[in-house]
Amino acid sequence: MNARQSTDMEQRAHADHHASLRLWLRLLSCTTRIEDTIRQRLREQFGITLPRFDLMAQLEREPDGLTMGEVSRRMMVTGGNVTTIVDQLEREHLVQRSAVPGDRRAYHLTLTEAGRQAFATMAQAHEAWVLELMSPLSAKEQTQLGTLLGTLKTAQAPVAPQRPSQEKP
Amino acid sequence: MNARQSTDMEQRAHADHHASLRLWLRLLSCTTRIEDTIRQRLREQFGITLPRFDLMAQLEREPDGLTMGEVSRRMMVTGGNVTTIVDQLEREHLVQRSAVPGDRRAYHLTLTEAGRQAFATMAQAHEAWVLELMSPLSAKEQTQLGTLLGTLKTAQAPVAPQRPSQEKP
DNA sequence: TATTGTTATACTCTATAACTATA
DNA sequence: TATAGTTATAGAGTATAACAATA
Repeated sequence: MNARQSTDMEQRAHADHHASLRLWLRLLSCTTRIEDTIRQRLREQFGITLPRFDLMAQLEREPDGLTMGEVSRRMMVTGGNVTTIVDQLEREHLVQRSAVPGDRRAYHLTLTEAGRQAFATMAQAHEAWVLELMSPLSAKEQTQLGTLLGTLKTAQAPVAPQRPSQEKP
Repeated sequence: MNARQSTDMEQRAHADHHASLRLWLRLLSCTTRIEDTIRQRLREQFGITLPRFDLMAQLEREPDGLTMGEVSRRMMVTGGNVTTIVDQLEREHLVQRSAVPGDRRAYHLTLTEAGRQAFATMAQAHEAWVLELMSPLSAKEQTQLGTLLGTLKTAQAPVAPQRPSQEKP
């Protein structure tokens, strides 16, 4: 767990460093702390990892199913990794592969009934954790933060990242 | 989470619920995108990973050196992992272990001269990247963001990984 | 030939636990 | 006994590349 250790990455900022650098370290620190908490709780309480949870979240949004390639693109993970994750989830009967009528190379991935139920439970807990972890900010402050992040995001150069992330407005 | 007021409040809490979740996903998305960019550039341009860069940053702040245990605590990573990372960095002559006068069990870790130079170069590039990636926000907006993140951070319960060793401020 | 997905391999980071050598 | 650090092992996630089946 603890993918990117935040510790206090803010400590990395010396007095002589630029304000933007300090801001970035604070942004990273805050985010990592929340993410690690969620990751830890998902594992302790549900025995699931964040990528698996994310994959299930993708499927939950698309009741008709997604192909492996679609999942791969959405999660920004290479195909081989999707295979691995799906293999695990299928072994636990949370996800299933089913044939695609027009294309015998492809599969439709869907949540099983057990998967839907399990995800519903986890998603509920997940949202409660997020609410808890964001609660130091008032509703107004959260709106402000959202606006600032929107600016930061939309203006950002189109990089070629390699990590999952599921923004869905 | 004190949503036990009335129906009105509950509905509002429910709405905030999803707003907080969306906000969190946006926060995660923004941060991950920037981090991935930095990670990718560090690897492509300097052949170094983020944890190794972070470890060097820790040492750069402490010219007198740090013990393995100190680094472990600061980076919130278990001792065995620090050994692995330091082994790699030492193999590349960027970091060195030296004896601690009073305790023959411990080492002082310091940057080598080559390590200092390499880190200076990398840190400069790193900071430029951060400036670039944060630049969609004006100085004023960056200040606002810093304030909001400060509120978010200070009010948060510290995540306790595996080594609850207390750190020094 | 191109695409979909799998398999094989390797690397990094992580944790746990057993181990050594000091203290 | 306790502490500092190492070693050994395992697991997750990731990438790359070769491959099979199908288009």
